[in-house]
Formats: sequence, structure tokens, C-alpha cells
Amino acid sequence: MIMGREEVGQRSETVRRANLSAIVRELHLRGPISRSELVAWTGLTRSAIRSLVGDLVAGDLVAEEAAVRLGTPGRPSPLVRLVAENAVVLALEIAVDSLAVATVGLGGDVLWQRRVERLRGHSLLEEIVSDLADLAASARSRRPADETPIGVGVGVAGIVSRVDGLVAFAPNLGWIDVPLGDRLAEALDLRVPVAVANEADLGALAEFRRGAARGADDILYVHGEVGVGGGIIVDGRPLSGIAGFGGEIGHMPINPAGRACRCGSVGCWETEVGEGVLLARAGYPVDGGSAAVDAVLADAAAGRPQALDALREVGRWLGIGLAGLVNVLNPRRVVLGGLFSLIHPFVADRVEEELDRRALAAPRRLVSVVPATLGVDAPLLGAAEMAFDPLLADPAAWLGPRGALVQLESA
Amino acid sequence: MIMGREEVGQRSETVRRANLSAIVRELHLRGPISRSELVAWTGLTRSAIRSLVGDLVAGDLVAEEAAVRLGTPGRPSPLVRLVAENAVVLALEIAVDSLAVATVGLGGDVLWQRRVERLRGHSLLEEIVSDLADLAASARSRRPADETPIGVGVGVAGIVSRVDGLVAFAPNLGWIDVPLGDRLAEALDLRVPVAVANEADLGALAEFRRGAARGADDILYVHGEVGVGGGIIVDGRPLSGIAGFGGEIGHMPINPAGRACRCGSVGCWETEVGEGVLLARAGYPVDGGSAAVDAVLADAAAGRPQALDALREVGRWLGIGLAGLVNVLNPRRVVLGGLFSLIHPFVADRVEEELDRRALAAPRRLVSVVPATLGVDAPLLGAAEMAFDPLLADPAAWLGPRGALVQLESA
DNA sequence: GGCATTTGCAAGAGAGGAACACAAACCAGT
DNA sequence: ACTGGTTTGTGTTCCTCTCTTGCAAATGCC
Repeated sequence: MIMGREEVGQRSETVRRANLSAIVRELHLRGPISRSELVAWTGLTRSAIRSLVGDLVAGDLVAEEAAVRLGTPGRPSPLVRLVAENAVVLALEIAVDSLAVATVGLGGDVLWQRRVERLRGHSLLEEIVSDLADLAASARSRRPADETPIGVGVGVAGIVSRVDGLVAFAPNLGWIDVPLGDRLAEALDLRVPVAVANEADLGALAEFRRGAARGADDILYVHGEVGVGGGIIVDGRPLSGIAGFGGEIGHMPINPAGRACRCGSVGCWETEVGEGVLLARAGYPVDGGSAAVDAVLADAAAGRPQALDALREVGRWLGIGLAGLVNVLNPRRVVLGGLFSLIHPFVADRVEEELDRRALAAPRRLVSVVPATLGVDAPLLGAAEMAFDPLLADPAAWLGPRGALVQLESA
Repeated sequence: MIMGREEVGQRSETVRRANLSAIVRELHLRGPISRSELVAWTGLTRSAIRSLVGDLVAGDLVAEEAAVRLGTPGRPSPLVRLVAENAVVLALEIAVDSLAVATVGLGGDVLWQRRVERLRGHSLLEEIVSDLADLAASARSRRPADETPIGVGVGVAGIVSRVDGLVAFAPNLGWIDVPLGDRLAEALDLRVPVAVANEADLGALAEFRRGAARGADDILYVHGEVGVGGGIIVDGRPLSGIAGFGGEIGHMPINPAGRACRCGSVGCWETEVGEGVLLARAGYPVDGGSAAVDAVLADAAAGRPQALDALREVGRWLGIGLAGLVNVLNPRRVVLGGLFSLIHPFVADRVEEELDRRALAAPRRLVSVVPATLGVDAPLLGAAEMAFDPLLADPAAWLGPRGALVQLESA
């Protein structure tokens, strides 16, 4: 007998929960909106909106502002606005060569942010956790003392189990099955949920909600760094796979007769488009890091052939891999992030060319390839978005029994 | 300004709709269930279930049977059962070398079914439509005269736009942008919606709901025929992509230095694992069709080295491609259908081997590769499932204002 | 007959819909 | 600049729909 998920039944409360969620999510994603726009957008009646917004105001999650005059006849509708300061999250990121922290308010305002350099190479969990805890402390010290985050989101360059927050494999850090989520929760001691996810998945989330992929429901975000990560959004929902390991597009075999990959396989996509192979082709040391990448870009801008050729070759392989993914996923938009957003001007032509050659005509016609707009901070902003998700899914849980703001203990 | 989907607001009716849908879906997927099991599974109260089931009974979609005695104390709970005959769909399939039709009742009972041979090669739309209309007529003649299907599902070996039912590309039929859905709707003249989809997507749906992938929410179905199609299910929902073109895994570039593919690209996966290359490697004519495939299998069973080597090579490439897809999708189960279910016994070892070598350890551990259990009929059954979807999503639309069975005009 | 379990029924509570009176702003005409 | 008509949003009241709660009755096993 197959076990069924329990509790599929809906009840009356579900409706209110869903409607509150729709309103808060709308405000979070689009910014302040008039009440009447909310009425039009949700299809609910004025009475219903009034009651729902009233609850949110009573819970201090939302404030109403004087109406704006917009030249149309009729009484102006008050503007409904989220109060960013009353629900903030802490976003953390462990990138290949930096650590970052941000305090982000509901609605997406970055209230404070900091990024520090990190030496490339393997690190002990405890070092990283301690560094992140320091960053988190400095973030909190810049904000009002009574401001407690409602959640913590962490992005890490590695594959992460969504089930338990275990970092299953992070070659840049030298981690295998490392309990980052648990340790961080202890070290931060905030009594709020700590969600950990892959950097590229979070980049996809951020670009989807606030960046280059806004408005598209099926997207592929390709994050180039030392390796290549991917974040896939299908029908507005992140494709996480059964355990959150999904999106590891860097390890699709694309040239089985090619180079060995650090994952143990041969001919993975990242062996043809990763930072290392770009540097090698351009005549720089493979481990030159971002300084060497900058040099390659400068060379290319100056028209030096070796750099241009190296970029073209990366562009070609980028296009080949994207063609396969476009055929598999039929996305609306492909967003190139990290390293790939930097090299985009130099590789766009080759990418389009390979897509024309190798992707099926029907999906090819519908897709556009664009550089990321959120830059290096995309994964950090995605971590914040992830931390907001429980609130967006059920704002009622943050409101007391009809109005009083309630501090939840944990997830 | 980004356009918002309208009508996101929920109302009381939404709840009932969702609950009716949950009950009908549950009965459809798992068969007869007692009322008390429904209570346990949905989390609703007895009264609510009583009322919901009552409506379904009044609408003749469901019947209640005398309680079954199962040795437990307490008053036996009546068994709730779908009435298959009161909601049937017509399923059609255009495969590479056959056409098929089935009348399927709610709950998944195949009430009548027929498959006829088709000559391989290009066909005119009108020929196919006329043949299918004949099959449909014979299907209807075997059933009670007053039985009108509530929907028609059509599977076709080609990529299909879910937006308009246009067959964008079907190399086996020689079709480009052919309006199969519209023409078929005219020819059948049933005044019910005709849904068209890709064969592999439907195979995935069938194996997911009633076959080898039952119980798993993230699956990949790989359908081998002349070409290679794929159906992907993410978190219980088919991955269709922005226009329904998703899942074309046969055209992932996997060996860019390899053979030309009929799609115009080079080194697509299907050039290494399709029927043609298997036959060629085994020393049979590439266009030998299923007879030649049978011969290769017989050779292999008899231990002939050339056939075994050919199968092993196909198995190796199958494993290479699957490794990439496992990394990208992190599925719970990979189901091998069509040609691949036939050769599964001969290739399983090589597939597992390549997965071990090339897939990342974390997702690799969680995935199992199994042959399809529904055989050649998987896409046909999937077409039926697709045709049931509107009913499953909103059974209330098939019930009148509180009970009377209503015949809807169209979608 | 006792007990556990399930059903049936009536009353109740939560949530949104519909209709109405009222208020605020715009527009046109004087 | 003022006035009146028009448009649109607000707030209130009552209604409907749907699920829940609580109690009583029915059933079947031990």
C-alpha cells in the first residue's frame, strides 16, 4: 500500500491563509499597491480585501499610506505597503572566494550588506561557521537592537540536501556530508529556522523574483564560477529534485572523450566552460582566480587574439550545453550569472549560433539568453528570498489570533 | 508593469472544489476506499466527507457499496467506488509503427482497446486523422450507444505545443507545425476537448500514475523508439516547459564529435542510443524496424557476441546520458520504456556502471533505474490519464448545481 | 452485553459575497 | 471660483457556503 501524504483536505481557514499569502506575496514581489489594485488582481471583493489588509495592518506587517493622486476621477485608493523593518531575514553566503551577509527586509529592501574576501581552498566547517557568525553579529549590530530576524537563509557553493541541510558535496570547500545548517543554527543561536541551499539555486530564485528572469515562469539560471552550477525554475517553482540535489548541470557529460572532472567523471560540461579551462586556453594559470579572469577580460577588450579565441571556445561549449538544456527544459529565459555574466558580451554570438544549430526549432524560438542583472549578489539575495518563503506561504502564522504580532519559536 | 494572473483569490467554493478533487483523484489513483480511509487521508471530518461523497453519489460519479468486513471492531465503513462507465475518455495514439485507440473509464479501467499496424514513414495529416476517426468509431460502437466520452487524449511521436495542440515537429511522420488537435476535434465531432501531447510525456504520466514510477514524485521516463523521447515529472507535476516542448532528452548533445542527427544537430543522445545505431552496431539494416530489433534480442539471448557488444555499447551511452540527467533532475526513479524496456536486461549492468562513474554520489545513491511495467501501451494509457485531468481537477464542474449530472459543452 | 468504531444529524463558527449608504475626488458648466 | 453631476472607494450589514463540533444512534466483534 502506498502511503499518501496526509492532510490534503482544505478547510475554511485555508482560504484565508491562501488569500493573505497572495496579498503579502504580491506586495513582496511588486512593491506598494493600492487597495483597489489588490481587489482587481485577486478577484476578491472590497470587503474581503479590507478585512485581510486590516489584519495585516493590525499585525504590523503592512502599513497604509495616504492615497496617491493619479489624475483619474474617483476617490483615490490608499497605498498598501509592507513594513520592511518589521520582518527581516538574515542572508548568508559562502562563495568560492568570499563570504557575505545581508539583512533584508520584507519587500526585498537590503537594509545592510557586507562581503569579505575569502582565500580559495579547503576550509574547516568550524572556521566558516565562526566567520559567518561574526558577520551575522556585525550585521545585527548595525540594526535596531530589538530587531530579530524571522529566518536565516544560507547559500553555499556545493550541493545541499533540502531534507536536512547537509552539504553533501562542496569541492571548493573540501566538504562531504557536512552539517552546515545544524552547526550554523547553534552558532547563531537565533531560535529561527536556518535554511541552506545551493548557490546557483538561490541565484535562480533571485533572478526569477527580482532580476533578469522576472515575469518568466520557466527559467534556467547558469552560474559560472570555478565550477558550473544551475538553478532551474519550472512553472514558477524551483526544481529541487527528490532531495534538493537538482540543477547540477555542470556535471552533464558533454564530451565523454574529454578532460577529467574533479567530480570523478570525464567530460562534464564544466570541464569545457569552467573558469579553469577558460584561463588555460587564454594562457593564464588555471588557478589564477578572479584576478586572472579580469586579465582575460581586459585582454579580450583590448582585442588580443588568444583571449578572444579562448572566450569563443568557451562560448561554443556554453552554447552546446545550453542547447541540450533548452531541449530538455523548454525554458522561457536562460540567465547567465557569475563568470558567465562577465563574459556574456564576448560569447553571446557563439552561444546563439550553437543554439540555432543544436536546439530544436520549436523551443529555440521561444527562449532568450540574457546576462544576470543582480551581479555577484544574486545568490545572497536568493538566500534572503528563501528565508522569506515560510512567511510568504503563511503570513497568518506571523499574526496572532486576529491581529497581535506573535514571535514564533521555530519552524 | 508586469501583468499579473488574475483571480488568484480563493473563496469558499474553492475549498469544496479542491476537496472534491482530492477525493476523486484519490479514488482514481488508488481504487475503492472506505469512507473512513478518506477521512483519515484528507484530514477532513466525517461530516465533510459525508457531504462531499454524497454530492458525488448524487452526480453518479461514485457509488457506495456495502461495507466490507475486515476483522476490525466497529461499524464497517461503506466502500466508495468510482463508476467507471459514467465517465469515460477516448485515448488515441500515433506511434511510429502503430495506431491505437482505447476507451478508458474513470478509475483507469480499460474498457476496450485496439492497436493496428502502421507502415513506417511519412504520412499525411488527413490519412492519420481519418484512420484515427475510424478507430474511434469502432471503439464507440463496442460500447453503449449513449456513452459519450468526456474528453479525448492523443499521444503522438513528436513534439507538441500544449498551447494550441500543434504538432511542431514529428520526424517519423514528416510533420512540421501540423494542427492535429484541431483537425481531430473536427473529425471526431464529439464536442469535447481534444488534448494532444508527446508520446514520451504521456508514457511518463502513465508509469507515474499506474506503472513502475508509482509512489515516486520525481521521475524520468525515457522512451526508446526510432528516436529517444523523455517525460519528466517534477514534484508530481509533468515538466512541460513554457510551451509543452520540454523533455526532449533525445537531443541533448552528448558526443559533439559524433554522428549527424536527423534533427539537424550533431552528436545528440539518440544518435548513440536510438534504434538505428543499435541495429547498425549489431549488423542489421538501420531501417530494419521492430523485426530487426527482435532479431538482435534473439541473437543476444543466444549469446552472439556482436549483438551483445552492440547492446553493451548502447547501454554504456544510455548510462552516460542518464548520469547527466540524474545530476540535473535528481529523480527518485528512472523508468526505461519502449525499446529500452526490451533491452533492459542486457544493458542494466552497463547503465549502473556509468551512473556510478559519472553521476554525483548524492543523487546517484537515491535513484533507481527500472524497466517500464506498462509496456507498449504506456503512452496510450497516459493519453487517457491526460484526458481525465480536467475532471480530476474540478469534479464539481461535472456535477450540476448540487447533484444533477451535467453534460458540458466543451472546454 | 460491553466496547470500540463509525455514521448521522443539528447547531455553530469562519470566511467571503452582495447590496447599500456615504464620502471623496474629478469634470464640466456657469 | 463655485456648484452639481459622475465616478469610485469605504465601511457596514446581512447572507450564503462550507467545514467543524458535539451528541446520539447504529453496527459488529469479543
